[in-house]
Parts: sequence; C-alpha cells; structure tokens
Amino acid sequence: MTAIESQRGRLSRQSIARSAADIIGSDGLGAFSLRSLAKTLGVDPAAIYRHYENLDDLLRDVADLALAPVTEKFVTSADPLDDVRRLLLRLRHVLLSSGVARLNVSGPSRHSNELQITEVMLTSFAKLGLSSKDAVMAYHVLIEFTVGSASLDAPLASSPADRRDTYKRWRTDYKTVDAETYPAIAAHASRLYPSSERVFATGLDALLNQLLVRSHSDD
Amino acid sequence: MTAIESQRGRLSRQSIARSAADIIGSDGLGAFSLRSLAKTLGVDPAAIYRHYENLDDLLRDVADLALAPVTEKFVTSADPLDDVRRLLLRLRHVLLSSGVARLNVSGPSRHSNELQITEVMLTSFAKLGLSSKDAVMAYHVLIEFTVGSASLDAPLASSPADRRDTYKRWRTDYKTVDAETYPAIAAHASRLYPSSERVFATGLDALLNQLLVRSHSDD
DNA sequence: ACCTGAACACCGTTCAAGT
DNA sequence: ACCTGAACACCGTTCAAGT
Repeated sequence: MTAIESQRGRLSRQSIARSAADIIGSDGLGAFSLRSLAKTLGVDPAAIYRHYENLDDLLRDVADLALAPVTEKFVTSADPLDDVRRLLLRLRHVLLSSGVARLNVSGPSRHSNELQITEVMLTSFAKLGLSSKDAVMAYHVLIEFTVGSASLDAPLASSPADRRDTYKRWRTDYKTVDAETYPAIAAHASRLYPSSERVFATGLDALLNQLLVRSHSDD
Repeated sequence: MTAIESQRGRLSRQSIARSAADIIGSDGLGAFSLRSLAKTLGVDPAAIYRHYENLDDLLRDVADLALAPVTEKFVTSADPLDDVRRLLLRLRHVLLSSGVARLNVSGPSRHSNELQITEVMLTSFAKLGLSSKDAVMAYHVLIEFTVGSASLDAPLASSPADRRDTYKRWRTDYKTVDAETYPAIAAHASRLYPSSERVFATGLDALLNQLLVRSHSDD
C-alpha cells in the first residue's frame, strides 16, 4: 500500500536476480528480457547496469539461484551411488521446473549452489573408492548427460499432458516415413519417443552402473 | 560477373537454407539472423517469408543440411557397436564444426539426414540382438547424450587452443574455492575440466558398454 | 551513488504496394 | 507469383543528464 517514495537504493544484485528467477519460473524463459525485468521492477532498463555488467553476468546468478532446491534438505545415505542418483534426478527436475534448463550459461558459475552439487558428487565418488581421475571424469560425464538432456527436453516442459501429446504426434509422424528407404524406422515407429523421464532414468542408471564397473578395475 | 538483372525467382528453400548454413558454418551462430541472411542474399528480409513460414521452419532445414556429412560415405562394418560409436563421434564433430550445435530446434526434423542417422542406429541395434524396446531406448539415450553434450560444449568450439585456455582458467578458478566448505572440490581442483572430447568419449563408451550388458538380459 | 531518458544498432514478423 | 518498403513491437547496451 506504500507508494514508491524514492527511486534510490531500491535495487540490488539479490533483488534483481530473484525477480528474474521469478519471471522465468512462472512465465518461462520466453517471457524474460532485460526490459521485461526492468518493467517488473518498476525501473529503467539501464538501471540494471549499475549492478550487473551485462545480461550474461545476471543470468549466471539467476541460474545458481534456481539450483538452490537441489541440495536443500538433501540427506546423504549409506549408499553413495544412490545419493548421486537422487541428486541428479533432483537436478533434472529443478532445471526443468525452474525454467532455466535452456539458459545458455557457458562454463561453471562457481557459485554456491553449483559448488554444493559438485561437492556432494565428488564426495560420493570418493566413498565409492574411485580414483581422483575417475571421479572427475564421472562427474563431468554425469553432469553433461543431466544438463544436456534437460536442455533438450526443456521446450516440451510446458505441461505433462502437452508433452505426451507432442510425443504421440511425433510417433504417428514416424509411421508416415517411407518403409523402403527407412525399414528400421518403420519397424520401430510406434515405439519411438518414449517419455523423456524414462529415457533419462535409463541413461542415468546405465552410466552409474558403468561407473561401478570402472571403479573395480582402477582401484 | 553477371549483374543482378531480375529480383524474381532468385530465391528457393534450397538456396536460402544453404546460404544460412554457410553463414553459421563460417562466422558462427552469433553472426546469423534473418536480416543478416537477407543482406547476404541481397534481398529484403520479408522475401524469405515467401519460402519459409518463420525462422524455426528455416532452421529445421539448416540443421538437417548441416548433418549431411555424418552419414556421407559412412560404411558399416562387421561390428555394429563400433558402427554406432563411429557414427556418434561423427555426429558430435559435425554438430560442433558446422556451428549448429546450439541451434534450438525442438523435436525431430524428420528430414533425410536425421532419418538416415536414426536408420543406421536402429539397424545396428537389431544386428546386436536388442529387442525393439531396448533398441529405441538405446537410440534416445545415445542421441540425448551426444546432442546434449555437444550443445553444452559448443560455446567453447572457437579454436582448440582457446578451449584449452578456457579449461585451464576454470581449473585455476577452482583452486581458489574455500577448502573448508568444499574439501572434495579443493582436492580435485587440478583435475577438473578435462577436455570435453575425452569426457564425451568416456560417456559414450560407458553407455555403449551398458547396452551390450542389457542386450544379454532382455533377449 | 544511483536512476532516468534518449539514443543506437539491432531483432522477427506483417502487410500493403509494386512489378 | 515473388519481392520491396515501411511499419510494428520488440531487443541489449551506452551515455549524458538529473537528483
């Protein structure tokens, strides 16, 4: 109910990043821009440049902010492999539900939530007896798979029902391909495009399984 | 040497898509826009809309055009698993070198080059004795890993030397994290960020290995 | 010190007009 | 039928000006 009395000191990196994360979380990445953010904040677009160098700089903060729920209240168990599994399933879910999956932040942000995820994974691998070399490699492979596949699945993240419909449409599209030129596709058409959750879970388990095998030979 | 004599009939879906792929291939995705493409073609931006419904429609063609080298002169061997391995290494390389890795084309284009890749993979899995269900799942997992990780590695694709420098910088950055809060990261700092090629190769081999294991139990 | 306002150099897309 | 030109509703970013 209080009217805006002063335009000074209202902004901070925190309040800007949080507002940006809110816009992306509720209306999607497509609804976000520096200008739409400024409008939401009731501020001139240029004002943001007093707090952030540029859009990339801001998005790095937004991405890390969105990752907070991944390690929040995460309790490690006696099974380090299951810990990693649960953590990465959480990571995928958070990336998709927060709307930041498609955010083009290149390279590690090295902010707290990202570092926390890295720390949990590397600790788990150490518990599993992996060498430093294997642990680091496992970390990168699993992160690339999780973040990469979340990024590919993100555009379909609108609603579960919409997603199923999209997949269904793609499957029927595959049925129309020429069976002479593409016999294998024609034969598998009805099975193509299972739910992306099942694809991810299958790939994740395959990778985790193989990490166990690797830990035997290298110890 | 012939001057432009007529503005009519100079455009086609083929010539537009090819020109777009050329721009992206030589100057990168950042240099491409509908307007920059129109300028290269010596045409008004609006002219493109006579041939393509919108940008997404055009990019679908561009993406498939870029995939041509993947199956070109690809010869299958007596080892179907190695065929898949070679195909996906090619796919990654083409995605990165053509500049289209970051192209946000959601869903399958169902154009010829994409279908060709799908056909080779599904055929190889059949040769390996995988069930239809397992073959389709393997296909999706491997494509998500390959396309997803290429997408994440793309921004670093400038030059191999630049890439190494970037990784080196990141590794030294990790050495500055607080060793009390992040002991595992501190312990592994010097090893973090191995070459993305090695990460991909490791993940790919892990997944392919696991596919063999799976094919035993489900036959 | 922090925000505003205007400007710059861009976008994708639409639509009436030309040929 | 195909392309042009102008317009619309946007972008991120810079910089002088206000308070």
